[in-house]
Amino acid sequence: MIDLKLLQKDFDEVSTKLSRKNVDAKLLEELKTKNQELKEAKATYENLQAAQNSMSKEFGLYKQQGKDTSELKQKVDANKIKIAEAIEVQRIKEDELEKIAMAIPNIPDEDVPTGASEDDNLEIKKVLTPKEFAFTPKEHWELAEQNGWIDFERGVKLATSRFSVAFGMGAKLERALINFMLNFNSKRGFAEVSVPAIVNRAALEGTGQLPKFEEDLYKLQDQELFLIPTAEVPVTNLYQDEIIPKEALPIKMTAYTPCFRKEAGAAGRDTRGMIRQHQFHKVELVAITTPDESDKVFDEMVACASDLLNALELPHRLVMLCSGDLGFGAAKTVDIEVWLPGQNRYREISSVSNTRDFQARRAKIRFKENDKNLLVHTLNGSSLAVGRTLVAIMENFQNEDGSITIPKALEPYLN
RNA sequence: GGAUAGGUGGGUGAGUGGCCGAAACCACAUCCCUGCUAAGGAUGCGCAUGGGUAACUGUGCCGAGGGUUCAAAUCCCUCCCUAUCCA
Repeated sequence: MIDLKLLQKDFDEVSTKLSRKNVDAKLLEELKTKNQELKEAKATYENLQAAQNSMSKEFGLYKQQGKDTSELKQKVDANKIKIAEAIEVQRIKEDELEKIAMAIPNIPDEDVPTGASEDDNLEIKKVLTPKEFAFTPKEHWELAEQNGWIDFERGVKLATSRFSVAFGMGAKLERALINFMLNFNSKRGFAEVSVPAIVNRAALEGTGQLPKFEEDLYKLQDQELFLIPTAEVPVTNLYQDEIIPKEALPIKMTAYTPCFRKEAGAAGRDTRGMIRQHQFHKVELVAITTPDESDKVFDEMVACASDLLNALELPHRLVMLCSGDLGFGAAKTVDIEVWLPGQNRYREISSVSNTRDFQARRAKIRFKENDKNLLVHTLNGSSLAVGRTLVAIMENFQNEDGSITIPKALEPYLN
């Protein structure tokens, strides 16, 4: 959630910044008005309640002293009616405010380039040079089927479209990649955690998936529980509603989880292959830091994911997302795109975001400094999406006969 | 699924209608004393939010939501969660 005090104080500034993310200024204006109205409604209620409280105290005294309370009772009863009205007004204002506020995205950082879509994203650098093939490289689905690694039909049989099954070396490689990534991240100071793949509404509100993106989530029937779309949700919310001692920061974690996405808006995109599945494996990085340190940790996370690709000898590039392509909760995002020779283009394999205090405000994650409770910064990034890494390995390490060489880094994990 | 006991501040835990945002202890912070692998003493110490330069002060919060009452941590109802026992 954005800082409403800041909005109230520096409306024009916040409005300008958010306009880069295509937020309508009218909506912000409305938010500001509602916020002001709520404040007034609260003051009204609180004054009435204060009167009620003091009258109640008086009432007790009267009783004790055996005085007549009938006159006081009348006053108190009349006040009660006003209080009920005031509460109702306040409640309505609160609901209205929350509805708008929870749907406002995070403010982008200064250094985020302005732009409308992914076409305006800024390439930061390319890492490793794609190798030249003496033949026309195949796309991964062809290689996956030819090697018997992935079976797309049987995935559909078991569930529905966008599900697949990994067999043999395909399955082994998935497992090897998960272990390899977790170990790599551990060595970089990210402590391993294993978390539930089902979370409640509060967790999803904390990290910003709800209330706005419910249609993208798998929800359990008859329960207010959801399958996680990313480990970012359970791992970040580990510290929900906590005040963390400053010495404990930064907290850096890594977790492997399956991820589940309905891909509601993605009809027709990447229908072939395993780029966009409803269920996929991902190793995630999450960090909770003081505001001072979040930029530093952000760079560490980007470097971690990039180095992981280096270790796997996969050419990739770093891209800074422009304002229009930035996710809901992110103030800044660097995507890492891996080279796919079969598709002859770079595709996203990791996305590292700094949400600043946006999630912290929603999830109430704070730290104590000089006796003051301040909001932490939260960051998250994939390192990496396992399925897409497998895709990248297949396409980059393919031989002319369709066989696939295993990257050296994974050999210890396959014996 | 059934039964029972519970859910209180960072932790343990007291508190059955007003003097309770809440004893005591632990932890923590500052200070004092002492002088060396640690003890003693004093003071402070929940969260959120509004007002105020500040001192201070209003409101809400004792699992969640309702209800009774002038007044609820305390009584009533519903739900959630935890522990133990039974199926």
